[in-house]
Amino acid sequence: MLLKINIPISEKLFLIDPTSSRLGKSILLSAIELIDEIGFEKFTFKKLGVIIDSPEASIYRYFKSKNQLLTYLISWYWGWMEYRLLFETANIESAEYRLQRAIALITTAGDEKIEMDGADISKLHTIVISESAKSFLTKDVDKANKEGAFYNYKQFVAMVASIIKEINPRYKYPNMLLSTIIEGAHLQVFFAEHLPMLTNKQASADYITEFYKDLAFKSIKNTI
Amino acid sequence: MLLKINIPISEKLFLIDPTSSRLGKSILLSAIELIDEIGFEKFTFKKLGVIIDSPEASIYRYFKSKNQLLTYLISWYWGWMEYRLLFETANIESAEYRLQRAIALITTAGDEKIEMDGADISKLHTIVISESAKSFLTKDVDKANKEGAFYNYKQFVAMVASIIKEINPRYKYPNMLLSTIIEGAHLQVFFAEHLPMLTNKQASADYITEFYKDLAFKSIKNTI
DNA sequence: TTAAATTCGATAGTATTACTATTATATTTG
DNA sequence: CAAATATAATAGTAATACTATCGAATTTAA
Repeated sequence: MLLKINIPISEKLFLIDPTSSRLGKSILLSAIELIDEIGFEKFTFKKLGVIIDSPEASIYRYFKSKNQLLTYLISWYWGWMEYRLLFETANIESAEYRLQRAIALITTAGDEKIEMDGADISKLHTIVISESAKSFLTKDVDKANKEGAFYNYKQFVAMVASIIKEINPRYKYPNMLLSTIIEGAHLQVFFAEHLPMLTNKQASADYITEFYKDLAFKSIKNTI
Repeated sequence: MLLKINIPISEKLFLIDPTSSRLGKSILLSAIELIDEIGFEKFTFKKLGVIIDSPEASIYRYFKSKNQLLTYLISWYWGWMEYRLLFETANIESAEYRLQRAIALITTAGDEKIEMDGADISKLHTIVISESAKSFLTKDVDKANKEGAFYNYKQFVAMVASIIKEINPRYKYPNMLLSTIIEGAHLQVFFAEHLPMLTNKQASADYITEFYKDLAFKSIKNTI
């Protein structure tokens, strides 16, 4: 996960680089498992310490708070998504088709059973769906932003936005459309499971993908 | 606020009805002020107690947790929005025009300086933008849902969805479109202030309204 | 109208959480 | 191999979220 492809993470998102030691790596891997299992609210360094058989103070040497650890994991996720996007859109001429691939990637990233160095990507995806809003909807958002917490997310949005600009250079809202699609797609997955009246679940597995593809292309094609 | 128009709140969202006593009402009013000021993470019953000059245990007699209090406030907000929607769409023949009004209501609800019995609605709107995702993105969402925590929100979505069904009875995604618009519009306000690279802020004040109106009508008109 | 029942708010707690200061133990380096 | 450095463990603390209990005030019912 953290070695084979090198995903850049801001140095301000950790105290000691967790990829640089055995303990650091087991913190990351077990944190994904535990947050996925019990949710970020109930997640504590003490509980994580029991699982990896280290005292909580050792974890504090790597991350100064559980919020910083969550931010690290989400930043890693978007770095990984950027990497996936490059692969998914490589060697494809048509900007339209590249955008379709990008939206499909956003809406189905959790479906695949991918493991990188023991980290379960689909569990990380679940964490991103349920917890990522909490990482930016805080009073500390400006400070976190300065520390590069959302760099990889913004980078991903910028990359897909540039595809939209290729399709329609006059379209004024590429970033707005994308953040709407990304956050919307994540919420629909959650709603389908827990609050079905807030979505319209369909028989076909890819209805979320189809909905947001349709939304994107209709919005882009005819300029407001 | 809590008397003049009677907004129905599930009985499971409080221990003692806060509208039934002086203390209860001051809990609600001061909670809006304090959560808006310091954010929900740093909000505690102890701090609220200092402001209203009552011990925290007295607040616990009304709400069993600070989460329950937040859920109450958000539920009240959506009850109020339902009331506003009825007013905004009353006596208007055209379903298209009613939908336009509904979207404008969603995207501009925080702009007006309305006070109801001392409660600042625009501060409540800010709270809904920053904190409402936290009220449902938890492991307890199913329990909260059973207790009617999201009843008013779902009701609001259902009401606007029925307008969409009037415009195009064959449209398959009215609820999905609406939750996308509502949560999206809230996020864009937040992004414009804190993470501008995730949106496309424009000179005109109503660009968010225009964007989502355009998105809605394009999506509804041509069925997928 | 007065005793019983109930509501209400205050006091004084507890377990847990998030985090830190300090010390002990490896590991690396010159 | 000794000094410097990195790493981890111990033992804390302040604050948080919440509870059990008690006395006073209010309401209800005979």
